[in-house]
Amino acid sequence: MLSLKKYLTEGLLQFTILLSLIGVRVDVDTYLTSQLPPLREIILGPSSAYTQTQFHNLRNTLDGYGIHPKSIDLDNYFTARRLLSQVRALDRFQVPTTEVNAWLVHRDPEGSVSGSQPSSGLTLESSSGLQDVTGPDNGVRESETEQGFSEDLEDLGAVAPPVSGDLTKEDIDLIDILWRQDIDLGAGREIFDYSHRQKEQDVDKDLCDGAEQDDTWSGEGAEALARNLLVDGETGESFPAQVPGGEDQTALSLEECLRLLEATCPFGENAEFPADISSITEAVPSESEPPGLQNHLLSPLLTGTESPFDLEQQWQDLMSIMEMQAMEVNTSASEILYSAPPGDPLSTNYSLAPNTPINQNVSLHQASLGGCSQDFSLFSPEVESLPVAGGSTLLPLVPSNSTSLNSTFGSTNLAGLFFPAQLNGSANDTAGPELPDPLGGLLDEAMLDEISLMDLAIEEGFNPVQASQLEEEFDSDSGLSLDSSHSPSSLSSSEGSSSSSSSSSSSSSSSSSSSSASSSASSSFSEEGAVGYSSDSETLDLEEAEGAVGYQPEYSKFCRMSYQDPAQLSCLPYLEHVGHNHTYNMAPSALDSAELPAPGALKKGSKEKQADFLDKQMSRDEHRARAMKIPFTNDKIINLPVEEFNELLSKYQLSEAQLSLIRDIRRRGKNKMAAQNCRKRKLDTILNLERDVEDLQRDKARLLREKVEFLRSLRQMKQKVQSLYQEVFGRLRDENGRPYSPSQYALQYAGDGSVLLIPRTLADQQARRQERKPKDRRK
DNA sequence: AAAGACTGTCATCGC
DNA sequence: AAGCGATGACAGTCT
Repeated sequence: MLSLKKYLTEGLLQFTILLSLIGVRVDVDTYLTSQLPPLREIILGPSSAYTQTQFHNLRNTLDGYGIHPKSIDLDNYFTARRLLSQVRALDRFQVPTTEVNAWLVHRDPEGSVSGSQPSSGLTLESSSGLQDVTGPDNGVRESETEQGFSEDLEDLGAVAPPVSGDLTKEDIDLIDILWRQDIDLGAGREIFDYSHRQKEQDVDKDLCDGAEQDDTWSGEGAEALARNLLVDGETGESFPAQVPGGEDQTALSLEECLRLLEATCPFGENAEFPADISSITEAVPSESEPPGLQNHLLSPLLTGTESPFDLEQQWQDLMSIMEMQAMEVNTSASEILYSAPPGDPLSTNYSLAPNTPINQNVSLHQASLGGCSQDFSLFSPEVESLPVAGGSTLLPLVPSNSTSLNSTFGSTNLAGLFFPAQLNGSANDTAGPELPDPLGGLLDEAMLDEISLMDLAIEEGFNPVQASQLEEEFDSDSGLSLDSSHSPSSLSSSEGSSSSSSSSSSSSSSSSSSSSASSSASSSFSEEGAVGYSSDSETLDLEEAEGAVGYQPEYSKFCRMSYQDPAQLSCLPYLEHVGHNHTYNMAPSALDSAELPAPGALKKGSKEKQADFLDKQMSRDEHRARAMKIPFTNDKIINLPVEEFNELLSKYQLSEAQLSLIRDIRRRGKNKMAAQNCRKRKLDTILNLERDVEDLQRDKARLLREKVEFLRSLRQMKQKVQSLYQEVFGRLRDENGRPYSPSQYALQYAGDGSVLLIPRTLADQQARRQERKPKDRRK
């Protein structure tokens, strides 16, 4: 790969340089972009890495500042202007040509092809180099360019390492990441093309002399510009990989992202728009570090991979957040669309980027918007009129920083662009009022929605948010189902279905199913009870000593809670059988572990205390059973099937009193479970009824809201019809050219859509007939 | 100490 | 008819 890359780049570059120097435009990018994507990556990636700054300078073309602050060469500016016209003639996609030329120029020193550039070589100053080559005037100002360039290099203290040709894999990966970031955000690499920046810079050219521009681009002016660029980045740009400063830049980009999020700006691309790396590198050292340290700042670009990855990660997170907010953001997006300057190169470039995947999640609107606005973005004088220093085209995208938010947005394309957004967005209500006239229809609907919600809020005490939430619930038609799904009845029904098979009682299912309105609940409860108290296998072992099923008080508490909130019970199905039976004793083993004091404390008379405790824990029936010396446990008495129970009784010779007690115990035990189930069922029924009431109330609210909406729309339609009627009627003239009297004539709408002018009397008669017809039908 | 919740029990009904 | 579940009512217990 590297060898191929080197071969291609060097050969193509040299060839292109030659061609460009003789004025032949070589659009290498077309080959790179469309035909040979891998090739393009091979070349573009490394080439970008070659000139790290250049890559960002290309990005700078986006933000409207055009030339790198360090680019003192004003001739480049003029050249750029010529190039701009050339580019315009060749359509926007010619931009990449400029880009290619740029690094060609920079390669010159190394390749010793042109020698126009200082030996500093590959440089960060792609922009200047670019201009050098592209314009026929290059030679005229070449000296200036060289000076400026050298100065820049000196200021920077170092410059991109000459070894840029031998990029490491990390470098390539880094560039690739950056590239992919741009792509993900819908911005093509063309976005960063230098020529775009130059377009905006042409404005300066028009306004300023070369000397002024010298000042502008060098010294404090350059720094100021660099700072502006930095700020520009804040408006919506993150330059993750470019960040020479590492954490500083990271923080900065994050801050930008946060601002974006706060502004609920869906334009993720904004944040992605590249800050001028050179500007960054310049601005940072200018403020905090001596020029000599710049090299350190730049080096990370070539070698550092962590921060870019981190930033990418952060960006992905942010973008995911923004995706989540996309719906809500649509509104603000539309606002931004309108506020954005027509010539925004950003949007233009988005659409321009060929084969550039659009990040649909972030905003399709943006991409489409860009496509629409691109037309003027390139040619609109507004773009060029933007001040270079303060009027970054990037800024307008961010409401907070925008200095040209009020720029007129006269694109009719926008309507078409905006429509989809309007239609697709579900939360566009607030965007409606912003719509221009062509969107009046939708606007009306949006306004109606909003108004209706407001009305609902007023009429029914709902706030719009609640109303919208309700609406969502209704729209999903999931209100009831959700309730049912969450309701304990449904949950218990599933339990019941599973447990019903294990039920020993064949009659229970039939009786329970018909017992109450919530059959599922009833069946479930009965089954739960059966399950809970029929766990013979579990409890028999424990019963051997004392008999009855043990229930821990703690569990009893749980179960009490379960009554109050069956959902909790469902969370603890294994506790289900541990009912709130404080009358039943715990099994001895359970007592030892759970309830009894520490073993050491039991040494003194522990047996007595334990016995007392067990006695207290025993139920009355257990006490009776113990008193009557019943030879088996109460649990068996209660839960054994009749046949087994009788078989058990037959095994022992029991007195009549004992048999009676055993039967009472069994009856009471079963009744207890039945009572528990009954109460559960009752509670579920109440809860279901409560939910049903809530659902009905929501339905009522929704219907009322819809009614309001319908009435409102009906009223508007009537008004429209009335106005049309008056307009049509007012234009009618009789043979003499006189208008018809409204008192004598009227317009009648025929069934076939035609409109007839008939005498008022006839119209009244027909109206009466139509009124009677419905009455007759009713009869 | 009182009120309410929880639970067990009884009586009754229906299957 | 016996057994069983469901349920209202009551009372005891707990919080």
